[in-house]
Order: sequence, then C-alpha cells, then structure tokens
Amino acid sequence: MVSAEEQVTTIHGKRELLLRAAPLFAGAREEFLCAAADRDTWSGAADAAGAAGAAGAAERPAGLRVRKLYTPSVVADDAFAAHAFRVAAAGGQVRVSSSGLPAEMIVVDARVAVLGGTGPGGRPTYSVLRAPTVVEGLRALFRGAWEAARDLAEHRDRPVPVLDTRARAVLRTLGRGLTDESAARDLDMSLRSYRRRVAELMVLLEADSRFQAGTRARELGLA
Amino acid sequence: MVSAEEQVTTIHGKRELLLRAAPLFAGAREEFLCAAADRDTWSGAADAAGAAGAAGAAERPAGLRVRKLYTPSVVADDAFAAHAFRVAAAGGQVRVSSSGLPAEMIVVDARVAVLGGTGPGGRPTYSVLRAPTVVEGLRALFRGAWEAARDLAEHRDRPVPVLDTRARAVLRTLGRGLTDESAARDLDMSLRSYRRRVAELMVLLEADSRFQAGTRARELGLA
DNA sequence: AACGGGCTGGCAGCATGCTGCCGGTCGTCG
DNA sequence: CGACGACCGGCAGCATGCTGCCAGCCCGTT
Repeated sequence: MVSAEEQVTTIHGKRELLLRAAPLFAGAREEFLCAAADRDTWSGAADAAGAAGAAGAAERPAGLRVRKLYTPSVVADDAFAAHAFRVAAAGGQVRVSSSGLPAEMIVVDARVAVLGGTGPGGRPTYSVLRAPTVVEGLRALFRGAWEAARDLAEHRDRPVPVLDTRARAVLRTLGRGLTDESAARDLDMSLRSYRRRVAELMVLLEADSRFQAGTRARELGLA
Repeated sequence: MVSAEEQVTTIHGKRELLLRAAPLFAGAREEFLCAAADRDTWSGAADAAGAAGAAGAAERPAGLRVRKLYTPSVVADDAFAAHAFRVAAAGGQVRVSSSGLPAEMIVVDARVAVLGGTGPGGRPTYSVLRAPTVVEGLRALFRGAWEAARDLAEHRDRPVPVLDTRARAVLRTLGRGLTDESAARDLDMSLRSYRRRVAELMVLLEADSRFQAGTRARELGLA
C-alpha cells in the first residue's frame, strides 16, 4: 500500500535531448511512434533516429513499425515535408491529423515515452517517461488519433477543399437527409440550382456517389 | 544545460489513490478532464470528486468545466451509466469515444494529470504527473479524442449498430463510390439483393438518404 | 447601346436508385 | 412427405438524381 517514487527526466533544449535520449530511439525494436504539432519543438535528429535515415537504414530492425503523426501546419513546412516523405519512402507510415496533438510525443517499443513542449522562456523541454501505465495510456491515445488521421500522400494530393457559405448550406441540407426538392425549397433556390451545387460539391470532394460524398465530408470535418 | 529530475508518484490500488489524490481533484478550479476505457481501473470516487456529486455540489466552483470521455463498453455498464448521467445532469459534459482511450486519465486545471492502468498482478496503478510539458500534451490528446467523440445522450439514443460481414462489404462498396450495378457484380449478388442490403443498412444507420448514410457510417467509425 | 461573362432556372431525357410483388430454392421441423 | 419460414433474384413501376441545352437576368466593360 505504500506508493513508489520514480524518476522522470526533464530535459531542456534539443542538444541535451539528443545526448540523453538518442540511445532510447536507436534501440527501437518493434515500434516507434511519433506525434508532433509544433515545428519548433520538433526534435529533428531524434525523430530521424527512429526512422531509417539515409545513413541509418542498415541499422534499422526489419520488423520495426514506424508511425508518424503530424498536424497540417507542420507538414506545410517544406523542409519538414521533405523529412516526412523520406520517412514514408523508408517504409514508415506518416499521417496528418487535423486535431489535438501534443507539441511533441515519442513512444518507443511501448516502453519509453517522451513528451515535449515549449517550456518557460520558449525553450524546448522534454520529459522522459517510463512508467508502464503512462506509456500504455499514451499509446492508446496515439492509436485513437492515428485512426482518425489521413495518410500523408492523400493529404498532399487532396487538400481539404475550401467551401463558401452556400456550399456549406448545401452540405447541411444533405446531411439532414432531405430530398433535393425539399432541400431546394429550404434554401430558397430552384431544384436545378441545388443540384448544380451538389454536383460542384461532389467535384470538390472528389466523390463519385452521394454516399462517398457523405463519408468524405465527414472525414474532412466538413459535416 | 543540466537536466532536472522530478518526481512522479506511482500509486497502487484505489484506496491509496483516494488518499493521495483526492485533494488534487477537490481543488479543481477551472477544468476537470477525465477519460476512461477500463471499468476495472476506474477510480470511482476520485472521478466523482471532480464532478458535482449529490454531496459535493455546493463545493463545486461555478466556472468549472467538467468533461468526461468513455468508451462504449464502459458506458454499457449500468452502474457506470448511472454515474455518467449524474455527471451530465450536474452540468458536466459526457461523451463516448469509439477509439483509443487510456485505461484511465484525469487532468485537473492543466496542472496535474493522473494516468491509470492495470499494473502487474492486475492491480490498478496510477501515475501522478506534474511536468507542464506532459500535462499540456495530455490535454492536447484529450482535446483530439473529445472532438471525435459523440455525446452520451446521442450514444444512448442511437447505439452504434452491429454490422455483420456482408453489411460491412456493402458499406465498403458504397464507400468506393461504385454504382449499384458494379457493386452488386463486385459482391457477386443480384442488383435486387444489393439494394436490399443497402436499404437494410440505411435503416440501421437511421439515414434518410445515401449521403446521410455516408456521414453516419463515418461518424460511427464504420467506414 | 452593344457585348460578354457569370449566374440562374426551366425543360427534357436519361441514369440511377427504391420497393412491392411474385416465384423459386434451401433447410428445418412436425 | 408437406408445411413453414428465411432468403434470394427477376420484374415492373415509380421516385429520385444527373446533366446538357437554352433562355433569361444582372453587371461591368467597350
């Protein structure tokens, strides 16, 4: 019934992170998870250490599953996108999530986790966590975010379309399950125009059927 | 450049959690976040401490935002559902997430976080985390899961339908944007039967149009 | 005024989706 | 065996969705 005390290592600055945590990353055997929402916190080399870089490819265990999750703003950065595509080319999976990622998170082999963020003074700060409970919890959260995210290639090829007010209105009526006739009346436009709008919408969503348009709309958070 | 060491408190068993962590929960001022995927780990009273229980209503600060996130299996439990609805009635927000939650997680006022899980020997184990970086990261992940989750009331009124193998196959063809004719050929069934399946699916999804069926399917994680 | 571009809405015709009805098959049970 | 129920598939007819064509309107330019 007596609680145990355990150390958490807090690290300030990227240089120190590399010194202290690189061995952790290099030792990845089965799984290397990484999520990042903040370009400035991004641990660069540490991140690369887990993936197969141009140099480290030979050392990368065959069965290692690499999964990286970034926010749209992060992948919008050119240098970053290059890194992401390198990871993907090396067999890692890269996805883009539109919601709720920590500034920086790394989980290695379900044993060690690193959470990073901007500390006081704008200095990158990282915490190394080893408690199984914590690591498992972070893995579960990662899994949830991962499943809701889109593949990087898809994100690049099909950026989320920008919809004007009317398109959104049409989307809403579609989502309400109205017939075209009711919907057109509801939006006070002719049936022909309404259907024109729907057709335009489906082009934007790259959907071949209304069902698919529905899933896409929801998928892109436009519902 | 020298790393700081900080304590993480690891707690075994629910009794001890209550002793050590109850003050943290009771001190919630602005925000009380809770996510749980595991009924057995659930900290019961500790959870309740943050919400306005029948007893604690008076002590609850007015501006406190309470958000609870559970998995479907957790809310399926009657006793648990009762708790959840009590929280909701007291002004807390309760949502149900179908994917990726930690066994137990609590974040109070963006200052303290508790991550719980089943430790060795099946014993509930909790870690209390205070590093700002860690707490912020957990909040961000919580936010992501929260946004993708459904409101408890909606979840109760419209439980996620169970789909057999064939229904899933139909769903897939719909998601691919095929015409009914191609889809039926693809699934090696007659047009009539395919449409029958689609109609059944739409009843299950409570959708009035195929578009709506698409959004629902995606919303429920069935796409 | 004359012109062109962008947007709208009617119409027509076709494609697709929806469903009631019926007959057929199969397996089960009495 | 016969009756029953569950499932399937064809057919027909209607409802809905899709789109090309054209005419009209507004607006800004020439």
